[in-house]
Formats: sequence, C-alpha cells, structure tokens
Amino acid sequence: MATGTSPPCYHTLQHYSSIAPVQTRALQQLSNRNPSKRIETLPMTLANHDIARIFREIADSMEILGEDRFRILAYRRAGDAIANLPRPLAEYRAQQNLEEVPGIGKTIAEKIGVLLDTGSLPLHERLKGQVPTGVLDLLRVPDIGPRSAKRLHDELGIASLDELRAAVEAGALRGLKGFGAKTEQRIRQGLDALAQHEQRTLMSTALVAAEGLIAALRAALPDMERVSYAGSLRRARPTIGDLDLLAAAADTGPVVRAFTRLSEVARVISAGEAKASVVLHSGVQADLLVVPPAQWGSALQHFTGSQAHNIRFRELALERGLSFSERGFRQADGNLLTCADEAAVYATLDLAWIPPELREDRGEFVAARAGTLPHLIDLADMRGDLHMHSTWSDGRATIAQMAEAARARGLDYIAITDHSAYLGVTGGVDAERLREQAAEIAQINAAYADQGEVFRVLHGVEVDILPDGELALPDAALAVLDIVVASLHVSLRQPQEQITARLLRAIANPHVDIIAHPTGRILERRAGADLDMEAILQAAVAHNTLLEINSGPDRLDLDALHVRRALELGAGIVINSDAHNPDDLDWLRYGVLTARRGWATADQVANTWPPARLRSHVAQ
DNA sequence: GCCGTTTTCGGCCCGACTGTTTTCAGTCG
Repeated sequence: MATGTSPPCYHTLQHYSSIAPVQTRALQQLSNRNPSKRIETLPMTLANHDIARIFREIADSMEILGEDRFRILAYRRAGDAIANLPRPLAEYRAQQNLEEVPGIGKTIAEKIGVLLDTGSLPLHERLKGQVPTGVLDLLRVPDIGPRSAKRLHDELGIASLDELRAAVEAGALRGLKGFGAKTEQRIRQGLDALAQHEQRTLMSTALVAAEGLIAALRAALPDMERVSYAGSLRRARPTIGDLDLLAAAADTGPVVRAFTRLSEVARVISAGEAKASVVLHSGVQADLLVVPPAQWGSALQHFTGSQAHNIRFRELALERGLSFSERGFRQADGNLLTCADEAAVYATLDLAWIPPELREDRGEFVAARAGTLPHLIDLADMRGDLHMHSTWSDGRATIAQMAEAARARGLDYIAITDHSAYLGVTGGVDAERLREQAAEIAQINAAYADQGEVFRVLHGVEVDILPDGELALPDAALAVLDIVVASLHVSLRQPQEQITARLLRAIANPHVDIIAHPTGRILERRAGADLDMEAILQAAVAHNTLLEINSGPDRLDLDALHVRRALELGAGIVINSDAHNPDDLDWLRYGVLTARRGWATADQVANTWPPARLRSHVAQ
C-alpha cells in the first residue's frame, strides 16, 4: 500500500476519448399460553426476499416501459439493499429506522409499510397489468434488455420465453427492424443456454476451472505479466454465474486472441482488443479483461465488483471530482491517475484496502474510512476441525487415517463426530458403540502422546434432532463426550414455527455444543428449512451454543449474512469440514471464505482457539 | 426515488463490444 510521501497513484498524460408467511416469531409463540389462536389472528407478512423481489420487478417493469432511469435505479437499489439486510424489515419499521438504510427514503419506506401490512402494493399490481410476468422473463435471455423485450412484446405479441422460442423457430424476428440474422442466432443460443444451464456453478468447481484457465493462459503466453481471477469468485460467493479473469500485458490483443483459442473454449461470444467472452465446454461463461500493467489495480478493483460496491466507490470518487473506471481516476483536466495495485485505488479516496469478500456495499466503505474494517480470519488461523466422519458411520476412512490427514494439514485437534444410529442409511453409533469408539480414540491419543505430538482426537457425535425436537441419543450417552454436534436431517419441510421450535429445543439442551449446517440447504438443489433465524441466533447466544459454518461446497451453511448477524449478536461460530474422507478436510478453505464474507475475525471462530480455551467454553 | 464536503435542487458509475449502420443504441459487467 502506498503510504507517506509517495503518491498512491501515478499521473500520466494519457487521454481517452413468492410470498412466504413469516407469521409470528417462534420465540414469542413458546412464551405464549395460547399459540394456536394467536397465529390465526396475525396477518401474513412478506419476507425480506419477497419484498426485494417486488422492488426489483418494479424496476424491471418501469425499465421496459421506458420510465425515468434514475427512478428505476432507486427501486433497483432499494431491492438490493433489502436483500442484503441482516434482520427482518418489520423490525426496522418497528424501531422506526427504515429510512436509515441507504437506498430507502420516505417513499419506499412507506411502500414497505404497505407491503408488510397488506401483502401487496398498488404500484406493483398496476405494473403487472402493463408488463406481464412473462415479458420480465425475457430479460433473463442474454442480449435481451428492456428495449428489446418491449419491442418483442409490442410488435410481435411475445409474452413468455416459450413464445419467444416459437417466434425464433418461425423466423418471425427477422421482420423486426434492427433484428438481423446474427441477433436471431444469439437469441436462439441465449434460450438454449438458459434452458440447459440455469444453475449457477459452485464456488469450488469455479475455482478449479479458473485455476485451470489461468494455468493454460500462462502456458500459452509465457511473457504475460499478471493474471488472476476476479468477479464473484474472488468475492467468494457460494455460487458463481460467470468466471471473470483479468490479465496484464503491454500488448493486450495477443492475450485476448490466445484466450479465445484455448482448448477449454467451446464458443466465442465476443472478442475485441481488450476483452473477450467465451463459453467453455463445461457450459460456464468466462470473461477475460486485459489491461496494461500500470492499470492492474484499477482493473482488478473494477472487475472484482460487486456492481453495488463499484457504483458506491465511483460515487465517492465523484465527490472528489474524480471519475473512476477500470483505467483509473480521470481528473477534471482529463489526465488519468493509474493505479498498479488495489491498495492504491482505495488509498486515493482515503480508504483502507477492502478485502474482496466484503465488497457488497454492506457498510464496508464506512468501516474502511473509519479504520474499523475487521482483521478477517485466514485458513492458517484454523487449529481444529470439530465435525467429521469415519468408518464408524458413513465415512470412508478410519479414525486413525482422518487424524493423520488432519495432523498433516497442520491442525492441532479434530473431533470425530459420527452419525447417531437414527439415520438408517448410515449405520451410525448408539450408546454401546460410542463406548467402543471411545476406547479406539483413547488408543490413538495415547500413541500421539507417546510420540510427543500435541495432536489430539476429541470424541464426539453428530446426533440427529428428531422431528419432535428430541435427540436421537439419551443425555447419558451425550454427557461423556467431548463434543456434541446436533443437526437436522429429516422433516426439513416442517412449517416455520414447528421447525424453529424443534431447533430451539436442541439449542437449549445443555449437552449440545454445536448446531451443524443449521438450515440444511443444499446449494442449487434444496432451499434450507424455513427457520426464524433471528430467534435461532438469539437462542444460540443465550445458551452459549456454537453455530457451524459447514464447509461442504454445496452447503456453506450458515451463509455469510447469517454469520454476520450471529457475530453482531455475540454468538460463537465454528468452521467445520464435515469430511467423509481425508481429502474433504481441504473444504475448510471454503468455510473460511464464507466466514470472511460474514466479517469474521479469527477470535470469533472457536476452532481457531487452543484446545484448553475450547474445552472450557464447551464445559460452560 | 434518493441524497447531501455541490444539502431541499440537481445531480445520479463507466467503458467495451456488437449489430446494423453510416453515427449509435442496446447490452453487459
């Protein structure tokens, strides 16, 4: 980072021309003497994501109708802001601080109130009459924006993706002014891509693909100066839409051309002198931006996003009379300040460098200016892993093999937490088998002690929370264990009040130390349980129960927003692999990235602690 | 519609690439 007398940037003389009922909070119900009557009298309330979706639909509809672009921007920003909120909108309203949320002003706060009270909004209903839902769907097709969607609807009567497909097949688009053969071909390809690749790519898969592309690009161009992935992958989002790659080279054109010729590339969408978009054989889209080395910092900042972060950043630059782009800071006199690294980009606006995982316009600018950004946890801070399986249940390796793999990765302790016998498919352990397992673990620990190793294996279990909230093992069996991990595996579709109460009962059990993968979501396949998370997080604080970030690439559960809210409330977090074989221990990397997105420091994560501190916490 | 080191008006992020054009609108990230 540039400090002291050296300017952060260099002056150059370059010139460049569903409606989900939330009902009542489960905690309130538990304390209510007559809960069933209470529920019936409460109005249905929209969840934050429902209201965010409504505002985004309003923005899309108004854009198709060609209304004022800044009003559209305001609705879209409000939708984004709401989607990012850590607590239910109703709480903000109750505390009368809705308008303190950036992007929510007087008008939108009133509309939120109407939505919370009545479940619908006159403006939204009116727009639905003018722009059918199927026309909004057209915007999901690559290369179809609001103008094209409006013309397809107005001039050809197309009001759904199916009708668009039929029109393309019938050659009807060619009759439209401005729609040539290439446009028709692109729309056909866009529809195909939408149909077969609607799913996003898991972070773990994207990381492997990105690292492969980077290696291939380096091999093809040995003299390329720098190359990195950027975008949502660098921000560690749990799933990734497109891969974004950035390269630095004095001569940009040859890098773009080499990229489009890589064997991984199935189809080139576009390619110019500075950037290209391709579709890989895996179906994933990859975008490459190539910049001169002097612009690496500004380009990396630009290409990492998020869009919301970038917009906010550029607004802050404008306040100082600087126009920021991937090329650098344009001054009023037209001169460009370039930045060769990201720290210089942020330093130019008197901001500390913001870690990519925090770049979502969720308060990181205020913290960067105040010098209060958290010192985020790193993988190297991890000392233990408190959730994994062995051949005693559905794991593929013995306890000794798991222990050795963990020790080889630099951990000081693990907990073996095989499934309780309740899950028929996994075999599992009952009270008797737990006693046998304890003897095996004692032997392994004795061997490590004899060798002078600090490494230790803790004895635990992953006990099922039964549909009624009982645990699948008796308290007496749990009491003798070092660590008890409790989790939901069945009946995940119970109504909110029921499944929340079920989890609250497990949290309150004094033997339970950790709640594993709290929501049970499987990314791109299954939404999590409909939990009242605020009640869950508060109960975890009250009972000193640790909440897990499960590092499984298709779980990453808790997610980052809940991690951040949990930490705000003072809950303890653990990051566990849930490994079923030794290689899965490497998944901790993804859990740590998720913790970083949740603003977690090492000290807030209990398995960065030395064993003694962890033991005393668990004993409380 | 939001917002304020340009605070109740007048701004609102910025540039690359494409297609169908002859100078730019639309889309994307």
